[in-house]
Amino acid sequence: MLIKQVILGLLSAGSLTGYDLKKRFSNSLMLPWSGNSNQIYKALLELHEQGLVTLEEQQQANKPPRKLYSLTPKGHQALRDWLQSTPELPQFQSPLLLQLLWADQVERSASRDVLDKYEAELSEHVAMLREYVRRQAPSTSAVGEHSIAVSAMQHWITLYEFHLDWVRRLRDVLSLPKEDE
Amino acid sequence: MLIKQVILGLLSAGSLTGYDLKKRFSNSLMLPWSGNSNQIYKALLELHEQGLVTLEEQQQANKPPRKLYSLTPKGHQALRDWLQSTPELPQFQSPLLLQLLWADQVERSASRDVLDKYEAELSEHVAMLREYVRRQAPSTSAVGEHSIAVSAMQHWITLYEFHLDWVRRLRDVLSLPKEDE
DNA sequence: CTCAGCATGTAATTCGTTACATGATTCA
DNA sequence: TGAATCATGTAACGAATTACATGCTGAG
Repeated sequence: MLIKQVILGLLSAGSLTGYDLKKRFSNSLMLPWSGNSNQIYKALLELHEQGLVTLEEQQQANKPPRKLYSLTPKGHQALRDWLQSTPELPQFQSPLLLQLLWADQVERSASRDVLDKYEAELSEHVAMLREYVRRQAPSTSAVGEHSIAVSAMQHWITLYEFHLDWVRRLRDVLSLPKEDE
Repeated sequence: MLIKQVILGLLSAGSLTGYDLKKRFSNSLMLPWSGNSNQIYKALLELHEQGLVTLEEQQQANKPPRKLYSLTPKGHQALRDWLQSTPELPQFQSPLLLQLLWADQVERSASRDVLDKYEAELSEHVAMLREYVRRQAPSTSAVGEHSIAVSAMQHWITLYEFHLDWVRRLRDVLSLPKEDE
């Protein structure tokens, strides 16, 4: 469960509540979790049992008590251990690529239509990503801003841009009057 | 459940048993499923209930009966419907990129070591992928060999190669005597 | 007065994995 | 004799999602 490690990472920059974490997850485009409370509160419970985080319960009149979580030294060490472990290989999942494996089952024009719509959605998404890093680049608030981290984010976006380029090229090819086959 | 659609795709080239499908999934590097029987036999049951596939039970002495599944016209139509639907956006999941977001928590040398090992594993994987398409390119057996499908597979590999390039560059940068910071 | 936000959680469901169960055959 | 392949499945578990439940506050 990588989400626990990521929570440790987020807490390394300062104490947060479950609710804060939830927002971080749903706002961040890099973190591949939806920010659903089930997982987060469960993970926090387990991290607490393992002694990797402490919680400070802040009673406030007529409100549910805020539970502010902080890293323990043990938690900080667990984070560093993770950061020094060899990560799994990346997974590039693309429903589009799957679909194209059987593209010969439909008309070329149908495939072109699919690519048209896909390209539109994708380019919007990429624009969002670019905007996201642009806004975040100067500030240090959300996630680390070490030069390696910046490079990682840039690379991640570039992967999307690269994919978009390929979609555009393929779409253009399909729009030409066909000479082959 | 995209796996059902993919099963329809695989069956479109010819009838297969659950066991055949299982092998296709575990052998194929493009299909993001492990090929576990649980999912496959369950999916086949459901496809049968939906009338998208038929099964021909072949009794054989002292063996479990082979169940050969084939597409119905309805199943073929369901496949074409899927192929013409707009796919979800791709997901690039990389544990490495996540780790690098907090790279400032550890020594640069530690990050370099991580990248060293990662690069080794990744380059081996990429070599495997290249070999995989090379072996598969001339034959038509496994998955469609339409020019679009070929381009899709090529692109998929190129994504990995692109990622590998980036890892190498970053690793080299980290191996230099540091002047900044 | 309603809706968004704060803040905690639970429940139901889906999707996916590994491991297990059974039993024959073939090849080293 | 023992491992791999054929061929069907079940069980246990883990990871992730959406929807639900509760209740207060502040802004429009």
